[in-house]
Amino acid sequence: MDVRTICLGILTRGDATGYEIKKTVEEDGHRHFAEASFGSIYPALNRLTEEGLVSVRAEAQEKRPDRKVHTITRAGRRAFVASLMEPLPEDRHRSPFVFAMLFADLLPKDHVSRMLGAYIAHTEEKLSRLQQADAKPRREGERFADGLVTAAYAAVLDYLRIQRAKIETTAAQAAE
Amino acid sequence: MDVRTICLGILTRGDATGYEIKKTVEEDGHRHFAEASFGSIYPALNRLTEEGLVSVRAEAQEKRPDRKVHTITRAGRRAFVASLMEPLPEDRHRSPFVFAMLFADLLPKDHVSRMLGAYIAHTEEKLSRLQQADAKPRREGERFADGLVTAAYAAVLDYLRIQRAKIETTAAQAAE
DNA sequence: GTTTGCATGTAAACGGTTACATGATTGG
DNA sequence: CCAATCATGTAACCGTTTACATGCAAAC
Repeated sequence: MDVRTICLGILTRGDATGYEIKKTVEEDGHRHFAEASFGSIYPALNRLTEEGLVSVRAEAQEKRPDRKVHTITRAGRRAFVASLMEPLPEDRHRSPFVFAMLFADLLPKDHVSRMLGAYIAHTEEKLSRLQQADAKPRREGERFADGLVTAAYAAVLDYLRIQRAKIETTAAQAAE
Repeated sequence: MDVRTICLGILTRGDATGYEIKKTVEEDGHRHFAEASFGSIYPALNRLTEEGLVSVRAEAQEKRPDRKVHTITRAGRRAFVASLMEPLPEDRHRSPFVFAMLFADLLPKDHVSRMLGAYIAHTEEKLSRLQQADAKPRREGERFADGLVTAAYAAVLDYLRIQRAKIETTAAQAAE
């Protein structure tokens, strides 16, 4: 999803500054399937404002840049819903880790082992944060999304734990 | 993974033209976690050649551009292994579908239903092609990667089938 | 005392995609 | 007859990341 649409979506849930949008995208409810950096959020918000899909009010602050609080307009809401209604781009998944595992036979065994360990730990951590998030009440859409991501991660973890030994055996035994 | 590294990796399995590399990346063994287009493969291959990580021999063909068959060099192999040994970039997953589900409450119920149906069908298709691929013998790394992707898709499908009704209920009942 | 949080923005660079150009052959 | 396969390449464009600029306050 492009940053434009991400911004609009987050603003349907309430007013926000660019800074707050960034924080929201980094939360577990979003970060597993969407991304946006400052460098793309701020220009997107300005363009959206020019186009009348968003309005801004500046809140003055001392010794700090003004907070620019953005509100989605009625036109913005319409545009957002319309963009969700037209054919969605396909999912895109990139995993350097899985790609690397394709070539386990070319890598030293202990390195493969470390990669697996790190990836498993990393996935466990994501899972446990998702499960914490599951406690507090959320909109149904968020519950659904978190649940889906949780199911996927849990399945991957299961697989990794069971198959780990087998792929490690494939690795080159010694070597540089 | 950048296209450079993808090209090198595929070439460790045998000589290939840019065209063949593209085809390989599009196969089930790769496409679920790596991508590359012609516009990035051809320049990458040329740069790799300049750098001495790859060598080329042109095979003349009538009425068609020469096949430029690329072979990875010893330096190329070393560079490839080295790139897999240094800290891997994180996985990146983008799912416009899951993002859209976050806002199911803003969309007409029948549209949400269609989106779910399409996504489920799409995932089923991926799964069945992976399971077919599972029949023919492959390198252990490929078996591992396919298995992992299969496990993830299967879990997602399960979740979708069970939760579908619940998220549909969340959708706005009527109209645009 | 250093890191983190708050808060905005720009410019350059990067990596990649899309569309185009070219064109024969084979299969449906 | 049209679509797909084979085969390479370029140029324009696009969205994004990275680094920079600025700077106080609070927490550790």
